[in-house]
Amino acid sequence: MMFEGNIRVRFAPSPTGPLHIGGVRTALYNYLFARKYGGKLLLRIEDTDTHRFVQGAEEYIVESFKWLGINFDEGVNVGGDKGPYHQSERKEIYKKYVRLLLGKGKAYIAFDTPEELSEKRKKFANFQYDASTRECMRNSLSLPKEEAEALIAGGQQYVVRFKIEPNVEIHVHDMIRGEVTVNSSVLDDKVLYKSSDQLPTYHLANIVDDHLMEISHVIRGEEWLPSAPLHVLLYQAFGWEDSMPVFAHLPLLLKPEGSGKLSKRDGDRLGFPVFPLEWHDPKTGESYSGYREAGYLPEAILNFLALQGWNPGNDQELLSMDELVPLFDLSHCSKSGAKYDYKKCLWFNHQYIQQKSDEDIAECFMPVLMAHAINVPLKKVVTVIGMMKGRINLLNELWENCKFFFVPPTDYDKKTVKKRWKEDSSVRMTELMSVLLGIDNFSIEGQDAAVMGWIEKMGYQTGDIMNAFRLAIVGEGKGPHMFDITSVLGKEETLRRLERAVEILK
RNA sequence: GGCCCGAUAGUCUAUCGGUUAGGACGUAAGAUUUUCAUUCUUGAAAGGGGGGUUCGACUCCCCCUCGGGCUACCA
Repeated sequence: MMFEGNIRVRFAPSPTGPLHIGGVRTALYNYLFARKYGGKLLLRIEDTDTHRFVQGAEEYIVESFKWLGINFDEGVNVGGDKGPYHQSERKEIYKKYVRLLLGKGKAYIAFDTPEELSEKRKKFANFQYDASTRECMRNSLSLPKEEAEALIAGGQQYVVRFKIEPNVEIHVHDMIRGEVTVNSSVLDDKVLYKSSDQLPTYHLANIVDDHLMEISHVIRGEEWLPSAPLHVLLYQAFGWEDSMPVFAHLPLLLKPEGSGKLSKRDGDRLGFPVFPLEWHDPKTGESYSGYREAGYLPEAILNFLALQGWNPGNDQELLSMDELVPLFDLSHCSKSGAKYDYKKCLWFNHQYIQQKSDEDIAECFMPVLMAHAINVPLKKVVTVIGMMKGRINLLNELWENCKFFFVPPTDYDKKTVKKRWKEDSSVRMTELMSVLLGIDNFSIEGQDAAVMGWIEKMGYQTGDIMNAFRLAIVGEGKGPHMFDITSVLGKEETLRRLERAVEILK
């Protein structure tokens, strides 16, 4: 694929809530695309809807990308010479372009109130504000010039609508879907600007900014496909068709079960996060879990997300960011929506945990131990991680899975007791205690030699001894090799736990 | 309802007219193991239906069906 000029792409969220995982994927594809072609990725905040603005949402978005490692070259928090990057700070720019459209006769002023409009929609099933109806509405096209001017002068609130010529075939070229054709008659005269807050709506602001910020490719979710023809018309109305960006509409992330697109409530209902970071909604007080807090690694999420809707064309699935960049290609994006495969995301996380060093994971685990009032040297934690990381999918599973290394069992799992603690177990464990007591070198090898030698000499069943031993030390029937555990515990603690088990289980 | 987009196993997907339709997750069985996991091996599992085009269609075209999106002074 060939591109002339500079590649400039953007991610342009609206600060109406936390960043959705689907948004993360869109940002990732933009990021990969920009990196591959040596282009720039910008972050623009589309805050033209003052009613839906949510405090803290923008900070959340910025922090999420920081955690994920998706860096922007330009935009909010980064700067650049095409700013400002908050649409709310670009009011005057939009006003200028609204006037331009009005002057060209490509837009008009409408006075109909929201109430009047909803009344119309209620009355006429398929009411649409367009060429066929605008003459019957209250606007600068239907009203006498003096009356319209008087209304504006009188402070009457109004909106500016895009004047769409009916029955024109509009062609949208999409890098993923090919050519999409729509007849202009199905489009309505979209509101471009409202006098109430002197702010444009998404459509106007988006086109003006993409043009002014010299965006070369618009890579966004499929939910925007229906408005793409409108956007093409807008570029034409401004006379910018020659520099119009290339579009690429990504398939949507769907609910794992049921129907519809993945929504914010699906995650916690099914047991996975839909947001990168934990989020507390300041308006409703509701909380939503986040990938970071749930123990996911950013690399795993990114690798997983890259493959939900795109593939490298071969069987490789474990791909680092550095491998992803040269491989990424919009033509390998799928066209159909993907049911969110959260179990596979868990598998990716498991893979990435294995790749991470024991030291790095131990560092992350130290605060958890601290929280449980456990103070042990890092070196010991590193050893434990080495034994345990293969057994977890999430960093958060660490504590539950290896707490027995740090705290003795408080009780013994009933099922395991029934199955593993035999008639003679307490006698055998008492014998084992004296065997253990006599070991000078309490290493894995030292214990193995002494204990296995004793088992063989006495003619015991290895399983009988070791399973009861495990129950006494761990409290249940799980965990790594016994001597791995006891070598970390040390002789003293091992004997203490055996003694207590014999005492309680008899 | 209208408009647009899509359709390979339960899920994510490969194939770009000729393959025993490949991989991964999940799942089943087996192996390893002192337990539980991990790991390894093996298995089951797919082209929605109907018409065309063609020597030959999963692949190209049409219809149906199904899935998804949009349809605000939201983005």
